[in-house]
Amino acid sequence: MDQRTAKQYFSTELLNWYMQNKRDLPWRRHRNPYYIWVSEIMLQQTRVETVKPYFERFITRFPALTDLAEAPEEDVLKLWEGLGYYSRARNLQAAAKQVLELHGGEVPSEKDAVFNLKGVGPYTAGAILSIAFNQPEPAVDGNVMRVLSRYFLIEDDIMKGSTRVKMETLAAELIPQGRAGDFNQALMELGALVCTPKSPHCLTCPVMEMCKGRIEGREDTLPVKKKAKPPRPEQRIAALVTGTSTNEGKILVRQRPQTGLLARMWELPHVLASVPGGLASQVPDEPAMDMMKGHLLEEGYAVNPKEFWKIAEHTFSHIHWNLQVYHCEQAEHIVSPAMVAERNESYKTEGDVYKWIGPEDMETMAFPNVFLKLIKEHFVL
DNA sequence: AAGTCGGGGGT
DNA sequence: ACCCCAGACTT
Repeated sequence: MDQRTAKQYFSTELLNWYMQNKRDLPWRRHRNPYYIWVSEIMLQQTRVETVKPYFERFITRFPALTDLAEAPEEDVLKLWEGLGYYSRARNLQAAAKQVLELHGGEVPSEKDAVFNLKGVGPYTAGAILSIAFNQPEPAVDGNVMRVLSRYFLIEDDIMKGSTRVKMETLAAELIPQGRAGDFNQALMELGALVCTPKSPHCLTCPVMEMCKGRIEGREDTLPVKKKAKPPRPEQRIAALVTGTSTNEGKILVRQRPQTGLLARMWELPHVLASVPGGLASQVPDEPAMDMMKGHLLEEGYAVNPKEFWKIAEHTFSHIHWNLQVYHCEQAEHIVSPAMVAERNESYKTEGDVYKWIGPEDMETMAFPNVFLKLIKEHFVL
C-alpha cells in the first residue's frame, strides 16, 4: 500500500510525468527571464498555440529588454495586433522602462520588485519568480485552479478572490524542494493536456489514483464557477470611405482614444446606432446611413453613402458588436477655418485622429481584427 | 466584489 | 451557442 500522503503522491507523480511529457515551447528553450516574462504576459487569457507566432516575432524584433524599452509604442502595438487585451502590450513596455531605470536592465528576482512591475499580478509574479529564478512561489492560473479543485475536491467558486488565495496557499505547500519552476509548469501542463475543462482524460492522468474529484465522480462538475454575464449587444454603423482626387486609392481611418476599449488602435469610422434592447435594423438602413454621414460631417469629412457592403460581428468579453458596413465615397465640400480650428482642438482632448491611408500603411498601423479583416479584403491584401 | 479589457478554438 | 483560456486593473 502507498504510504505517501495525497499531497506527496501528487507532487512526486506530477513532476515525474512532466519531465517525461513536457512540450517543446519557444519560451522553454532558454532560461532568459525577459523571454519568460514576455511569454507569461502573452499567455494571460490566451492559448499556447495562439501565442507561439507572436512570441517568435516579438523577441526577433525586441531580442533584449532594452530593445523593447526603447522602441516606438506604435511598433509594440503592431506586434501585438490581433492578440487582444492591448493594455498588456502598453504595460509590458512601461514595465521594461521601469526595469531599465530601477534595476539596471536586469529583470528583478526579488518578490516585491517583480510584483511592482506594471501588468504583473499574483499569477505572473509567481510564474516569473518560479520559472525564471526557481523560487518557491505559487503560480495559480485557471489551469491550476481546475486541477487542484478536482484533485482535492474543492468546491469554492474559483471566480472569487478568496478562492485564489486559498489555492495559492495549497499550491505553495505542494512545491517539491528545489523544483518550483518545473512543478508549477507541470501543474499548468496537466491542466492544458490532461485535466481539461471538458472531458478530462482521467485514464491517462498521472495522479488519477488519488484524485478525490474523480473517485467521487465529480470531475465533470468541478471547478465550481459562477456564470459570467452575457455581453451587451451594440448595433453600429461603419463606413468604408474611399478617397477621391488626391486621396484616390486610399480609405479613411481614425485612431481611438488613449484609454478604454482598443486604446490607440486604428479603425474604420463607426457610430452607435441602436438603443439597448432595440431591434436590429434591416439593411440597407437609410436613417443609419444618414446618421453616419452626419457624424463624419461633424468630424470634418463629407461623404456620400453608396451601398451596403456587409455585416461584421465581433464579440468582446462584455460587448457584442454588430457592424453594418457601408461603402461611401469622399465628397467635395468647403470647410471653414473656424471648423478646422475647432476640430484640431477636439483632437487634443478626445484623441480621435482621422487619416487617409493606402495598403502600405497597414504595415505600421495596428488595427483590431474585426477592422483588419475588412480592410485587408478591401485592399485585397 | 463587480466591471473593464480581445480574440479564437473547442465542443 | 456557449465556454474557456498560463489575468490584471479599475472602481
